[in-house]
Amino acid sequence: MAVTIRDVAKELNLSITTVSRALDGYDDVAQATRIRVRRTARRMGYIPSRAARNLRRQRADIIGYVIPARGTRFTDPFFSEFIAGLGDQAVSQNFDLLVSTATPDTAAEKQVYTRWMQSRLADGVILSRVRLDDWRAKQLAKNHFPFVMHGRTRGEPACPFIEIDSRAGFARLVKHLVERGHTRIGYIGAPKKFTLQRDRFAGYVDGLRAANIPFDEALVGVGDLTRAGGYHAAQTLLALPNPPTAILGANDLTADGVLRAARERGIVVGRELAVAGYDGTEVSEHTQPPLTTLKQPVYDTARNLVKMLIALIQGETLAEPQIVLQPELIIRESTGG
Amino acid sequence: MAVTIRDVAKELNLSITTVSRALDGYDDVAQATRIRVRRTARRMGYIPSRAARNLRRQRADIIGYVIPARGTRFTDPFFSEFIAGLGDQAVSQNFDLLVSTATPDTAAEKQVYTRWMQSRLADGVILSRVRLDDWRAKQLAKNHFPFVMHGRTRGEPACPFIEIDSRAGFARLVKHLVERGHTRIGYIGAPKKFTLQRDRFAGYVDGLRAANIPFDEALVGVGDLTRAGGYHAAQTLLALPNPPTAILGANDLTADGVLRAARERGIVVGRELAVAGYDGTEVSEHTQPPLTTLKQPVYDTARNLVKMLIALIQGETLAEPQIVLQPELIIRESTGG
DNA sequence: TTGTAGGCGTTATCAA
DNA sequence: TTGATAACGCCTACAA
Repeated sequence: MAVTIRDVAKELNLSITTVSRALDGYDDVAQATRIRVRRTARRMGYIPSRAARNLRRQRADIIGYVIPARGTRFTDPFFSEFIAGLGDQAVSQNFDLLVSTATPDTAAEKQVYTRWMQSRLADGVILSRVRLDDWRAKQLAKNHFPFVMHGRTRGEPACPFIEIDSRAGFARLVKHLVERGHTRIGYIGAPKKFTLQRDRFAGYVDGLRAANIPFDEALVGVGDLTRAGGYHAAQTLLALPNPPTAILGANDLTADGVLRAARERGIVVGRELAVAGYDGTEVSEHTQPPLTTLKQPVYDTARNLVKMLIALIQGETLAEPQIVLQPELIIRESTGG
Repeated sequence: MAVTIRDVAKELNLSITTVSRALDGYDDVAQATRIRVRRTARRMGYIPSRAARNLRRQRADIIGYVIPARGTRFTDPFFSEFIAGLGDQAVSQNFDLLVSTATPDTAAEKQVYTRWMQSRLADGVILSRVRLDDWRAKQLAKNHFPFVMHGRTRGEPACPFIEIDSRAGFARLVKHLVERGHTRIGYIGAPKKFTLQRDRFAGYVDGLRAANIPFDEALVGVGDLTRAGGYHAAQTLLALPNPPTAILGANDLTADGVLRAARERGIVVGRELAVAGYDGTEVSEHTQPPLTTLKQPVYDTARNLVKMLIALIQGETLAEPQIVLQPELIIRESTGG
């Protein structure tokens, strides 16, 4: 059995009250006592029991994050960086991070959130890959359960989020390609239900309009934010009688799939075809050729989301509950260097 | 406030004892009562408080995993798959997964494990990237804290683990290259402290010996299991007056770094230089050219580790506490196809 | 078959 | 400045 606060109190001939208060740094404990208590506690290796503390304080000091995975892995390095940020910030505020994986909009996903929320295993959760109509936001808001989102949803306008303005980003990306002389620019997106698809597609259309390029539905493909999705959609676009000379992917993985499709057809990317992605993950650095992309500050955003969430958990009101950041355009060889 | 077992009991005019036992399926509760209780509990949305249950049972039903990260991300997709496996198995056994990131052998790493262990936030942990002399294994064993390892350590011979026999794997990889006519075969490893380095390097040497190829220290480089590490080490090897015609990386990322170094020197991998990795992560599928590699069953291993760990937590004795599996050689274009 | 009561280890209220 | 005591919500011997 681990050493409890009782043991420490007994050892010192003090009450557990005094020990507790001394350790928590209350100022109504004599300086000398505090020091004595602290030293003894450390010597005895006393660490408060989380279970007891949680029960008493009705708080777990735990936040949860469900990774949108499909099957046996989550392929997007975006999540690696995101998780690192969540974990680091949580730890720095004496919280811990609970993680699970679930395929979006499945019973399994619902179960995870429900369990965490109802049993109060977690004090709050972070949502990513937000959907336009996101049952998670509705459900959590209804139960007054603290949460923050990476990206916004349509249904719950008052919820805190950090959004990267990918609409403006994609418009800028199109502008970049137009400046390189492209007029037939394709786009491979994601399923419609995701907010990111609405925004990035809108940005693509904005960009075309700004350059007076007519929108051509044939140049729009649907992916699923994976390499495979990008690959298949690109095969179709590249097989067109009059194929695009540039293709934008909704994220870096999609764009990497485009690269592969191009390679298989013997198309030299950077010269014969321009390709660009979104996210600025390390994938974009290591493709052949390296990808032009819109970089979003994944790690810092994750940290800030946790900061916001913990503030909410502690009952504070956020000074800035809804934050919009601009992605950074990084030009690499895949669009001509 | 959430609905407690008290509320359910009051609603039914029963004691909390009966409600508790009915919900837990004890057989000394009248059939009719059980049904009544269950229905009411569900209707009222009762979910037991984790904090209370944990305190009472002295168990959290949580396992922990620390991702070996450096800086703001963990780059190896190995971990994505590993975490997915851990999470899935944990959930299927009604456990949850706590995750943190820490750079190996730092104060931060020590702190995470200590906190989880001492405060009993977690009931057990999973170790990966095991070191030859691993303070974690020592510490955990000393405190009788349940843990399982992916790979073995030198110090604690009785600890449960699942190991992939990468030594035999690398010997097979060398044999494969020898059969393709290679005699100058290089190896780019990892820091010595990792068990995997001892094994993979030994396998490399085994393979050379089996083929009667003299060991040449000049062909051995040191990486750090990242692309950058592989890249830098490969630059040195490829700049030798008599460079290797084949290079093995200690993992897929290292090998991908080699590919980049080769590309920069205008060397065609698959024809002029053979390259192979280890892990069989998706990285190996998407490099240019695709990588020959030794595939280990990451997802299934993670699941099995969790099974073992939970058995340990429940006080069971493992039928097979130390498991050794063989990796599968996957031949792709990077060694000639 | 059901109920009473004690305790898991804290924190917090109140009194001394 | 310190101490006695009451919860927090659940589980489980033991009694009825």
